[in-house]
Amino acid sequence: MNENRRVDAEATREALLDAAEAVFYERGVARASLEAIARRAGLTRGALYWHFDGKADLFRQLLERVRMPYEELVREIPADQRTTSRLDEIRLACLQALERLGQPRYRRIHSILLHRCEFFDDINPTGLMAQMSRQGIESTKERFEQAADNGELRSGLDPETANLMLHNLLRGIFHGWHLDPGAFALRETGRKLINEWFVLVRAD
Amino acid sequence: MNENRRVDAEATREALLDAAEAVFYERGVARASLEAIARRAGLTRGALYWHFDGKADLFRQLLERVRMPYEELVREIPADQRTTSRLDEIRLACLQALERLGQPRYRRIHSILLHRCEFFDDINPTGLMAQMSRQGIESTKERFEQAADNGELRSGLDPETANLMLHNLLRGIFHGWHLDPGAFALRETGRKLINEWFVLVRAD
DNA sequence: CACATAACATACATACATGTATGTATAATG
DNA sequence: CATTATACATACATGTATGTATGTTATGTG
Repeated sequence: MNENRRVDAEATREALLDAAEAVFYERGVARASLEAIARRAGLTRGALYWHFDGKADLFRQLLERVRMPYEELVREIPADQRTTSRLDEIRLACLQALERLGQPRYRRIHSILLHRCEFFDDINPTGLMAQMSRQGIESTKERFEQAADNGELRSGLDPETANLMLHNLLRGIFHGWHLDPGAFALRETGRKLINEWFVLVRAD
Repeated sequence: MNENRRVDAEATREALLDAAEAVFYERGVARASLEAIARRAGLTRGALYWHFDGKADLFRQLLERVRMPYEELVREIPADQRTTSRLDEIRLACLQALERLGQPRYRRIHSILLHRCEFFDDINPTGLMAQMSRQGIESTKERFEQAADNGELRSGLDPETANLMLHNLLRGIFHGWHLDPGAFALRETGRKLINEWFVLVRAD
């Protein structure tokens, strides 16, 4: 059967991606040599060049592992926390995002994106993050408008501003945590800040 | 006079720092060669190695150019905006910080710190930023406590949480702007978000 | 005026990382 | 059973950055 060889090859491909994640994280993308990555996976650069076109391609494929569209976050909200409030839906989705970002894989790859890579070749991490950011802001925009229509938002606060403020607060929390993961408890402090913010913007 | 030679040497040192700032910004720290930096300054690597110990030393000395302690920000608040409100002092200091961060030199160097360098040798940009962040949070902590004592803070919101939320919001705004400077007007959008946040936390 | 030193430029030796070319074993195929 | 393609390993050729060693020049000094 040809299938056996295919799954073996796929396994080494995954091993190379795991190794790249580890080495990128430890030494930074620029100082990470393909030799070190291959050896970490118990292979040689020959295997790496067989599966990938080079460091840029490897990096690109690594990022495929961390995507999280808003709808997915909403779907993952625990069933016992279902709500009809738009504002609460957004809030719970944010908490869900924090939950995800705390997981090792998300944490490592985002840490690489934030602090362990510069742009190189045709790869522009900043551009990628900007795109992800815009996408996130866009996906909650109409929810905030609905919340405003429902009268859930504090009077005088327009939904556009609220949406922007939330995303920038989230971004700040996320970056702050990555800056000093030891001193900053993402789950607890993050939850608290998010919840308190929603208290502030919710109409009495 | 020996003085002439000293100021000449100091001028080339500055030129090398300017060149480093430009090349780091354009190509990223890792891909920036000392050769390119020296030539950008109209010199050779010989001059660079005369004034600096290498890339790490060069980078370190570049960062000396951007420091902004809280007291300095308060001192720079326009005289016509003097206030006795603690909360307003913090707010105006934040706006002042935004003003500074928008200036080319601050912008370029922070952009290098955020998106154009990985750690290398004994340099740890993340650690440096974490330190600056902690320092900033610490410097406004007691001001928020004073504001709370004055009854300026919305009831139910403790000063510690407010302080953390503000710094994370600021961080998010700052990062968001650096992520996409074109789509995000630091001065206007930043001012607006900060001002709106202070409206939210201020007691009625 | 000899000369010593500051402030550079030039030259060289070394070290890697990359990309590619070539070798090889194993499994599928006809 | 011969063959062929897959999935790697090995070997090599090249480019490039770095650190240092060695010139070179002008300026100040005794």
